[in-house]
Amino acid sequence: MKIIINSSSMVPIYEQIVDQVKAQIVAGDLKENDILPSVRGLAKGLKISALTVKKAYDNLEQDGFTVTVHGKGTYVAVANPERMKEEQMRSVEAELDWTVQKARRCGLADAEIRKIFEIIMED
Amino acid sequence: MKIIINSSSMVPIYEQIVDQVKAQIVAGDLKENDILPSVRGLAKGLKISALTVKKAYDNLEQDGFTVTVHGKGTYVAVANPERMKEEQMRSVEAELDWTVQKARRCGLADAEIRKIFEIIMED
Amino acid sequence: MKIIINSSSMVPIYEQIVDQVKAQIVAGDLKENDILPSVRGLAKGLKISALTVKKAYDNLEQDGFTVTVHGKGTYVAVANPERMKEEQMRSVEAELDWTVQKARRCGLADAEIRKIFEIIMED
Amino acid sequence: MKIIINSSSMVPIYEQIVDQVKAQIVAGDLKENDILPSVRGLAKGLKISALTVKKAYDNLEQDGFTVTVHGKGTYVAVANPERMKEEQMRSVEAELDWTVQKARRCGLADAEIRKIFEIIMED
DNA sequence: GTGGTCTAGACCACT
DNA sequence: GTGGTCTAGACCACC
Repeated sequence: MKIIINSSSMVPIYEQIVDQVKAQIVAGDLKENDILPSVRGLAKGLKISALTVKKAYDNLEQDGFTVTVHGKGTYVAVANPERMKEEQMRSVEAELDWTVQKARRCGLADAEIRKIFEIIMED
Repeated sequence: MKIIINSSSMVPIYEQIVDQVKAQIVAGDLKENDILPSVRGLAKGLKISALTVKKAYDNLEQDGFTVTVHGKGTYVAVANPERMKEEQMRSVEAELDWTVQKARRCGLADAEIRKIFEIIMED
Repeated sequence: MKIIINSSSMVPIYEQIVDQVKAQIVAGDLKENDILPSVRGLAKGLKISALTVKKAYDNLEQDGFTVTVHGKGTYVAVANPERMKEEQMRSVEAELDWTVQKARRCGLADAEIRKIFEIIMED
Repeated sequence: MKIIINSSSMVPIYEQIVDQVKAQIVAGDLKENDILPSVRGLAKGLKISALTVKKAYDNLEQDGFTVTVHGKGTYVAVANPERMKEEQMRSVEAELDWTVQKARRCGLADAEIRKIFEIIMED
């Protein structure tokens, strides 16, 4: 499993981990019953506190993406993939909506917003 | 000047003020040399601490959007409107880019992202 | 009498007036018994509050540079010019001292400070 | 790290802290990645409000002298020392220039100014 | 433990 | 009345 941490980002580290694990599950890179790295192992690998990884894993379990078996490890949950995808889409939608509204408040015309969007999509 | 505070938002109040004032300046609702509400006046109006408003105004001045004259008040700066619009566009662009990349990491196809975007634009 | 106000400076306006009037007296541009502009007149000319000019004139009188005659106006005091010059020199000395100490705290070598000083003197 | 506060000075406490920390960084007393005292720790040590220290640290970060990591602390930035030294020199230069011009306005001859300067340098 | 934000109220300097 | 600074203490998020 590949996680990239940006410690100078405004996004908390544990959330960066949650996001990336969710993304890999939804994308199919991590499949049902795959085992995640141990809390201490991942912490060591990323050179961050084990508490931070623990918080990320707690979050994933709470959202139903993983199941933790005491004394064994954390596994990708057997879950409805559609439900997950929907959750992700709702999240993306909310963020997009926020950004578009902000752009409009700034006086950007819809045409200008569309132009920026297209430039980004084609990168 | 109209400011709306969402105190249950994760975004700090002072930043909400900064954002909205910038937006109004860029959109032309606030023009050069217009005077902003007094620190204490706005604080009272929004029922928040004067220090919070002060922090927002400090931020605006630091970014060159306003000029404050001791003992007189805070005024909209006589500044290059294009430079400001550019700053806003860069900000919108960065947020959009971040969201699109996140969507892709989640396995959303470009077509799906475009669809979500169009739905939002037509709201 | 010529006064130049820099309203964006950190130095209070009344102090700028005090400084410049003192300088003109010491330099001999304003002589004993010369009359200063009226408070209201100068305020109008500089487009500032009469209270600000009043504060400056109060300061000058307190320092012995001027004498105010009720109902007539403010005059340059008949004063010991040496005492004035000494006061100015002490003031200049104090500021120079402060700056030099700051420069040293920043790790600038004496040679570097001397170099900067010479460049300024030759402007 | 050693900070000396003069609470009866006209210079705001937070600015005194900023100045002294900058000076120590430029002088090399504080090196890259050195950690600064915690906001609350320094506040306690200097017997001032934590907010005042916070404001100083915010200023330092804004000027690129430090980097602060949420939940960890404030560190001396890995930055171009030449750029910093230049900034300090510009600041010293501006202050010197101001003082010299003031001295000249007071009618002091260049020779007299040089004399005062030399006396100070040899303290 | 760390920094990030906010409060409510005080005092001072400038206009 | 305006902004500028400071206090003492609170709550939250992050590591």
